[in-house]
Amino acid sequence: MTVRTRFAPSPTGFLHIGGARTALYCWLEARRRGGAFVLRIEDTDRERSTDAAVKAILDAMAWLGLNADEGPVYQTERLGRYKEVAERLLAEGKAYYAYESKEEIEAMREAAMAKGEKPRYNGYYRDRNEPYRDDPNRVIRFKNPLEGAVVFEDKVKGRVEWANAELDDLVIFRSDGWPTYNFAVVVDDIDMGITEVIRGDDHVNNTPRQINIYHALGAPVPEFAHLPMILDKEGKKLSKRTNSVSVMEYREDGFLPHALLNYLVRLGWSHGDQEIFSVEEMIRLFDVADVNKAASRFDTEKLAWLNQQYLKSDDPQALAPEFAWHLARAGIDASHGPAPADVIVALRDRVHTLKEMAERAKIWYSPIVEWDEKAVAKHLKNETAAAVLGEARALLAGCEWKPEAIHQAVEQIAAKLALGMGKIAQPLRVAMTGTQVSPSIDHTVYLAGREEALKRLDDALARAAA
RNA sequence: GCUCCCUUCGUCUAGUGGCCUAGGACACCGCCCUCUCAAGGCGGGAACACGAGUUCGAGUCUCGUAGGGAGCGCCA
Repeated sequence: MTVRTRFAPSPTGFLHIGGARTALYCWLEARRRGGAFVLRIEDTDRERSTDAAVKAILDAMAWLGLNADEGPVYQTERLGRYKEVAERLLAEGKAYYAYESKEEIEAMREAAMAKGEKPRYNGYYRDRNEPYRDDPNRVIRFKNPLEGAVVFEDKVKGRVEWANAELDDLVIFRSDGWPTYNFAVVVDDIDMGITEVIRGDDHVNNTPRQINIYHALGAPVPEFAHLPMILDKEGKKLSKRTNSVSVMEYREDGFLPHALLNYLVRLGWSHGDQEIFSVEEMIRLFDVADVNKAASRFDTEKLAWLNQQYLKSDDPQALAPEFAWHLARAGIDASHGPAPADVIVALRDRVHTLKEMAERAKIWYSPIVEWDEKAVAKHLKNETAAAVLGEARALLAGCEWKPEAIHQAVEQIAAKLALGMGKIAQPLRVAMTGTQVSPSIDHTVYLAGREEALKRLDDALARAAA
């Protein structure tokens, strides 16, 4: 049987980092085993689901490159099917109508808690066989087995055993006419032929109930893999108040999609000592059965390191479109000035994110607006600066406009004036950027463009003399 | 409260009874390289939650304790 996995977010917000990892693992598992990855939108909560959220999730998945083989299928379009299955359960005596109000249920729960028991429904209507009545409180409840235990072999957690006595008769159809989560997932996963349910471990507790529904429906039970949570740096639950949790926020912060994927795949999973995984390698090596059981913390610094590794090793041309997106976001008009790919080459050893890179790239796309006075005093107003700048002006006016040629010119100046590189590069750097920090001097000059470089040299000469 | 789950350096992890004097990576510190900043190279400190057992031998198996997490909805 071919493997089929699914990612089933509920569209109540953007795609967050934990959801992205779940989607990645589902996707990888399907890819490696030549199966299908399907996307399902669990939008039966009519109060909280929005179209904007659906779009946000789809956009984030597209940016990450996690393309679905099928779907999205929307649960709201399958209402008829859920009703049909519920009717069947009713007809077979495996489900029943119950009429308690929400208040009565609440009271039941409190009473149970007071007795030190687990808050559960008492099964009042279970075997009562009362005639159907139209009642605003009418729900359909599933007849959970009273005895025995549910056992399943979780691919990450291992063997999990659950006494049926711990479970109550859950509502499968709400009084508003919509199915509940635990029922809809099972019906969908059966209809969609899902063989591997990979999801967050906040669902382990639901699994025994769902397995009982599979049994009641006479359907084969899929394999389960429950992934541990991702915590924040402090070991707390990720919250949008204190952390970046949305995938698209990571894009805005300048991270590359494959760097994020690489970080996520290593969070809770490993392959020996390997840290860097291309998407192809992930597909070949990842196995959800190797995922760790314990929760892990999200470490932005390691993500940043990984991001830089990709910045350094990727083809600058391939990075250029995403970088251009960041330039635009930083308010930079890149229609004039250096080619984005050239800027990437100059800056990729020096920044961790594309956002930072765009910030630093400003000096080549617009005139120097701010001069670091200390830099000017130290490197421009000294006895050799004017000579260096003058020589540079002369040589750069005529040399070939390539980093290598510029490098040669700088060396020529050093030789001619019998000065060390420090005495040459620093005044030039201040002239080009207004500061004493920039990439190597040849690239810094090169990226300014000949015309602009000469203009900045003249400005600096004027400042040196002032 | 009840049920289920988890526990190796600060963090991500390797480790499946002897190869562990516990390895790698991020972060941190030091040195080297150097036109600034980086990047890179080399080196350093840093962990098996605790307690019993099983065993010739335990990070690895069992039990207990402590700590953490999840669930107990007509949310998903």
